[in-house]
Amino acid sequence: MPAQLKNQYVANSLRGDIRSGRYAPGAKLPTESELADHFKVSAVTIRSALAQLRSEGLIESMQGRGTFVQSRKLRSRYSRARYGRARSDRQLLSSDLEHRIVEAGRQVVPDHIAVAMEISPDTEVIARHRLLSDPVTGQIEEIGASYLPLGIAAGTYLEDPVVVPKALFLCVEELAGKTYTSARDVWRAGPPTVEQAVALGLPSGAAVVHLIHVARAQDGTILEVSESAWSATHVQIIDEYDIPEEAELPPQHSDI
Amino acid sequence: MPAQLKNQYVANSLRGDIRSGRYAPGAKLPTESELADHFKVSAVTIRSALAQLRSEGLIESMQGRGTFVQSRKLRSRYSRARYGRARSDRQLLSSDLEHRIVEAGRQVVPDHIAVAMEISPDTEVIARHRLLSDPVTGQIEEIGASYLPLGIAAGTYLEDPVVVPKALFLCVEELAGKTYTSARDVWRAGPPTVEQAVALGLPSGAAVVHLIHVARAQDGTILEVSESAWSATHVQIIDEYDIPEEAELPPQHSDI
DNA sequence: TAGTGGTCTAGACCACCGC
DNA sequence: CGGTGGTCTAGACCACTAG
Repeated sequence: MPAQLKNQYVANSLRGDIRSGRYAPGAKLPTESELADHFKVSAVTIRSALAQLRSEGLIESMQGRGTFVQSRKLRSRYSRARYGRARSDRQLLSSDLEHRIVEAGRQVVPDHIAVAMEISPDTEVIARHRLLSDPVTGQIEEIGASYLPLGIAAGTYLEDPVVVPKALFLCVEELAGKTYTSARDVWRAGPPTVEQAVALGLPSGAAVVHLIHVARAQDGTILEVSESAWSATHVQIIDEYDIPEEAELPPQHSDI
Repeated sequence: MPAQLKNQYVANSLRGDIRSGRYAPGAKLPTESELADHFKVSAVTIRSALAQLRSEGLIESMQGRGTFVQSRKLRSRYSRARYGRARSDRQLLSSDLEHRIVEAGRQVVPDHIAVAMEISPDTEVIARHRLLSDPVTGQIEEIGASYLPLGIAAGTYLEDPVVVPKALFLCVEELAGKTYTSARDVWRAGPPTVEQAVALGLPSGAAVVHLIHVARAQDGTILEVSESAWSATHVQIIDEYDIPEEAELPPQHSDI
């Protein structure tokens, strides 16, 4: 037991065994008491090490069954891809995830969405709450909602909790008579809400990546604000873009 | 003590007190034993609750001194802003952070960078390791490095551990005789490396947001790969963009 | 029913801080 | 030096799973 904290030593050791394939994805780790015997530390120390690996997304524990190496795969989330080929009006969302609207209709706008929509916190809006799940495993991969101004969506089919036949923004463009021209995405990592933790099946201590997406028309009108969350350890965000030849971007913060 | 786990109850209670301003930023929380007395739970349970709040970035503990409400502010990182007004060749990086090159020169490319640079893992490259810190507090806010192909940077002033007089990409463009035309950013949240944890002053259990940035010239040549990390609880990524009128984006993954 | 992880306790010792 | 957080222990009890 070198000059290192015991729980870190245990965590590092197990992490190495997992990364090296000594424990393959889906494999069952030794029980906590076996690990305690093997590393010659107390059960609490083992639990602390396992908690760390859990929060790193490397393992998953099931009460009464055991602790297993995570086999959930990493998902890529392409920033801006939602506005890609969908313009061609063809079919639905070109996602490999199964889309479900769990709730839709009028509701008072949540505070943090009110800020993004630039409206007062007690305004009503049309909200469409969605879940996206892996069609094979059934695992919920994304939870979120879209919020639309009453002026655009009230009294329309967007109040129905049904998946729309094409990309949502195309529906909104039709109903609003305006075109989506710019957007602002704000990404954050942080602790999940209770709802998110339950839906995504996150172990305690796990984090989510959270996106607030604001879409505007040419005249600056906000057409839609949407909010999404993913398990932080299972998502990566990919952003591909062209670099302008002359200064065109807003003079904001800039690193490097 | 309602129907709730004790450590969650304590964490929720303290979180509420912090958010409500009952404990202001910078304020000292009661000692662990005081909290244990107050909540009538054991010290271990208090520690578990505090560990959670620490990983959420709400508090900070200093051995021998106490536990304090975090006062570090949230930083916004604008995706793509680095290529903004810098085009005007004017001065340095328009950042409000202090830039420091801690090391520069030839080195064997790290494995994960080799993948991004599309070169074999034992190739040598020019690496420039940087730290960005808050000029007021001295707090290191970002740690990272830029990796450049030998063909571009070997034997040039980019091997010197000195901050360059203008944006790095302008230097590279001059030396390479090519223009940055496209980039791909991949963002991930995850556990920090030891080096990152030390530099950013992260408490154990904290996470980082990690960026791999790949920049290419018109002909597809990779001009630069850079890597950066921030404390996950203190950074948000902002991406502002125009939405194309017709399908232009690559037909990739798309949600919603 | 036996085995597993989940929670919690009481108490010990150490390392660091500030007086 | 006393007070603080950091680490660790041994052991108890509960909740869930599987056979």
